[in-house]
Amino acid sequence: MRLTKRGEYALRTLIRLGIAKRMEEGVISVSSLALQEKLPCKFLEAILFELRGAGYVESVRGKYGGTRLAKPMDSIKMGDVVRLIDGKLAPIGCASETEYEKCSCPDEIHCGLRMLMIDVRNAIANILDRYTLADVVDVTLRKQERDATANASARKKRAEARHADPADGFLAELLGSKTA
Amino acid sequence: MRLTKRGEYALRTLIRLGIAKRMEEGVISVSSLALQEKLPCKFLEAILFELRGAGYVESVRGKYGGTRLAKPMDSIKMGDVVRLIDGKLAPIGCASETEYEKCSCPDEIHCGLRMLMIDVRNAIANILDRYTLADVVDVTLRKQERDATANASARKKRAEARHADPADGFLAELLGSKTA
DNA sequence: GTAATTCCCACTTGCTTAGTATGAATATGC
DNA sequence: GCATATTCATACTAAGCAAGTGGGAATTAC
Repeated sequence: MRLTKRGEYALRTLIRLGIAKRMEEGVISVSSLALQEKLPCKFLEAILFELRGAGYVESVRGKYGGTRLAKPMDSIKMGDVVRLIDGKLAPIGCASETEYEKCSCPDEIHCGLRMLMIDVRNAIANILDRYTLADVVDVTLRKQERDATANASARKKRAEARHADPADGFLAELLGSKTA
Repeated sequence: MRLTKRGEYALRTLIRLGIAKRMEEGVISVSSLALQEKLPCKFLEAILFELRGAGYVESVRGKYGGTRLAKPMDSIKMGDVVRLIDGKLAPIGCASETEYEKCSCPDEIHCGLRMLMIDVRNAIANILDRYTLADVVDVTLRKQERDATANASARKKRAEARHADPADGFLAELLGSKTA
């Protein structure tokens, strides 16, 4: 049920580029990005190449060149990036909307597992296709700001609460509105 | 974001065994199971071995031997079976409740990707840890029965509706109650 | 021209998936 | 007791994929 490193790095880098855009920075070189996000440089290069092919980022060649986002953050759905890099969201082929494939099961129409997995895929898509890069960038920035102004003990407490689980999700809570 | 064949086959086989139990059949041999579910026999054998080790099934050796469920269906959470065969539910380690592992990201506390992925993992767990094998078996049986009695056109219509998406999920709709 | 940078493809290394093969142990029916 | 059906247990394999490395050509700034 996992996201590959490739996918993880792609998303982290897009978020980083999104923050840069908010800060009105210009292009960033692969080596800087790799350093900031602690990623292997050449591997990141390959990932950026792919993101560029799909039109998510654009780059400036030559000295002082680098990469920046190529489209508005709120038009980049997290789900689509995952689909590009790691393939379908559904756990199994017969539950996928975008990349359906038949399975070996004798009676797909009445397959309970398939129904369960369709529910899972919808739950995943409901999050990843609802939130855009802009949302994730906002949440990151907002949380940083919050913790910077909060007093030390409150910050510590929140940092330790790895198990917090707001009914509607972390992002919904931190973003406030977007409850679809 | 995917379930391995191993995991898929394990779940399908458990469902099959669950249906057998409802029908008050006895043990079923690996070869019958493989035939019915159209799975490679020796591979299934290995999977059953693992399920047996975890106490989900038990087996009778020798001629006319076979496998059956070893515990009440409503005590088998789908999520736990997936965790056994395929590992954690969370897409990335730093978002896992049961198998947390640190990631390379420079500031985990404020990582927007991590928050997003925690939401995803909770959405997945909210389904897989809510429904038990008993639920999935029920849904399968109920849907079969429904379609058997419904008239042909209605059945056809439902069968073609691959994109149906009840707000609360397929299973919740078919089971009626269990809306947590 | 030189240094910094992206572009692009080839390659490697180890791990994982999806099996297969083989044989021992166990039970049944004749 | 012997043939047969079955599980138990281990070892093996072939292919693919994940994660990353390397090297060089093209481009641009100074």
